[in-house]
Amino acid sequence: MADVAHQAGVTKTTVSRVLNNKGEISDETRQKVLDAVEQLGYRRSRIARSLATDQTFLLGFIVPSISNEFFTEIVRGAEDTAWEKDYKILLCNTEGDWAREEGMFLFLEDIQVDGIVVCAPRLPEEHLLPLVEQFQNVVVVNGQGIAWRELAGSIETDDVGGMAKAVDHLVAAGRRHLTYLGGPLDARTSTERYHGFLNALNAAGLTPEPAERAICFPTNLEGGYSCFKQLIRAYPQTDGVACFNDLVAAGAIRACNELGVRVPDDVAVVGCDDIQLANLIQPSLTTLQTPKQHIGALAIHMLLERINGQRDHETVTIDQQLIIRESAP
Amino acid sequence: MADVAHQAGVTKTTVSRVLNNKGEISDETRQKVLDAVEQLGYRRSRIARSLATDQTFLLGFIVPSISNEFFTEIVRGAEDTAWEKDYKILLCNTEGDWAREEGMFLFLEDIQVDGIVVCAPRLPEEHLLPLVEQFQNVVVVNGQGIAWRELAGSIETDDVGGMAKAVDHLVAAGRRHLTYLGGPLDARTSTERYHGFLNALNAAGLTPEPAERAICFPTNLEGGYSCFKQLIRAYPQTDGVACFNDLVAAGAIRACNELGVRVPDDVAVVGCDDIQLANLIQPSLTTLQTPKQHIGALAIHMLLERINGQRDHETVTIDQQLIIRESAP
DNA sequence: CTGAAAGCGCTTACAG
DNA sequence: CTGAAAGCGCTTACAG
Repeated sequence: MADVAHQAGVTKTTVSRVLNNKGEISDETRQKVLDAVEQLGYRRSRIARSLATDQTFLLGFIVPSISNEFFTEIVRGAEDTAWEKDYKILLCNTEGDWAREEGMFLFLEDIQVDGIVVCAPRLPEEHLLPLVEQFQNVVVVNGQGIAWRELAGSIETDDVGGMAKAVDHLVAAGRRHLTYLGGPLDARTSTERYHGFLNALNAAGLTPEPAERAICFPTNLEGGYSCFKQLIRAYPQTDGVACFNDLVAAGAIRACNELGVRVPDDVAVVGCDDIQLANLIQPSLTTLQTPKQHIGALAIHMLLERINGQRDHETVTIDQQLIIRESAP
Repeated sequence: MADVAHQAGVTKTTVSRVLNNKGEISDETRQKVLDAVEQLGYRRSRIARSLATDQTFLLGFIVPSISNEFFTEIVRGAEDTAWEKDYKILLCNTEGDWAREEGMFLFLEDIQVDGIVVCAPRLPEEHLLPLVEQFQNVVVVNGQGIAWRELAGSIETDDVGGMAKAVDHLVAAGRRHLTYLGGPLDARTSTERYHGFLNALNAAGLTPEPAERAICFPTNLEGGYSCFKQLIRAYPQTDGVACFNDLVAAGAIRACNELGVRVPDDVAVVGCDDIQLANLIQPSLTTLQTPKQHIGALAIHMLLERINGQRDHETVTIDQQLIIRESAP
């Protein structure tokens, strides 16, 4: 930078000013500086800049799994818009672990990121609150509870509304013995989808079958498979199943295939999220599509707004759309 | 830091020394400093440190796709070992685009990362070379060509050997009319796997069927599907197919299912990589397993060695293992 | 074993 | 419109 200043016959102050487009600069001087920069192939040190301005242009992005297409798609959306604005994303994978989730916040503070978006945190609200308090700029996607809402931006899928669409579709197709296949209630989406299911059933004047809820491991297909295998044996009258996500649904379909239960003739299956797999398995999966990339992009937009001072603590709700395929026509 | 020094009754110099475990420090002083750090909840600024030491403890990790499980698994392995060593990873997604690949290098230079690993670069060697020259510390995974090998670490899968295993397995099962279903030749793995296929066939005294190579879009299942559908119609005698990857293989299986061609009875199908999908589809996929997480971990190890001064330009070859499932017993 | 001081490469009040 | 100087929070020769 000193070299550039010397070459252009000005001071570092001036160089800094033209590079930042700050303050009044004569066109002539500006041009001299720009020429010098060009000639010397000069590039500012981000680090020195960060030290002086207390800004890193780094954003932390916390997800519970990097092997889950649902999240990687959100990340893609986020990355694209972050890069556009000259911010970079530091991707942090917690593997769904509470301790790692908290640890990430501390780490990101250490790195001095300018903001954080945390996706589907497993942390309950009383743990999330102090973390959100500590940071100025946080956006939470599908977070649990409400304690932290005063302090952070929030994006959440309308899982209740989504489930209503799924159930209504099944009921309209004449299904009467519906069940829900879900994960443990450790994430917002889990609880919401389950309650959405119950609500919709109730609205249709039906009761769930069986009355207890079928809980299965939701991050791979095996969970849905083994769980539904048991369930369909115990309750063979079941003719429709709404699932926590597409993996669980794919597992249910596999169980049906294996037991000679026909999908959709005997049992109609609806998934959630619309990951690639939904269209790859046979029969292809009717599912609720979540606009994943859009969520990522929106999260970054909201975060940047906060970073730039407009700290309104809004909550945005995202609708899901029912995509009808073979498993539940 | 000044506060800590004051609290402990020493200078910043001393504080810095105990924090870095550098130089001789009396136990007594060390303890005072540590206590002060504890009491004040002090944490060093990474940025200031970076400015002074010219080290950021950031590593760039470039992949052609973040939606491809093959790469996300490699990233997981890399992240785990990087974090262990107190390095963080900046994940960069190029979407397989040459320009973005080059752009990432420049960006990472801007961020001043301490090192870069680039996975399956699409850039041909003459473009990769100057980039590798510019950086001290680069590890290339499955890179094309050899021009840059003098300057960077290299990890590559033994695709020729892998394909030999696949072909031998098919031949041993009595298959005689084999074909290869692959992607365009823009990546090292593509060319290697294809040549491995031809070699192995040759060694078995067979010729490929058809003689021309079937090229299909390899990053989703559709490519393999539509390509194999045409192929099996034109060459119905085909009784075995080795595929560039599992997605292509899954597409081929779907084509068979649709046409009433039985897998494996009529056609045996072998994939490559062993992603989750391989065990989810029906019939489950016989495939070559690549130790993805191991590759990621190894890449970081090699990179850190270079960062720490041992700059041997080694090439490590990774073996693939044939996993036998239903599609080619 | 410890300290005073310069330096890393920028930005930004404060003057003019 | 431009400059001199202090400061961001560390590290590291150089002295003692």
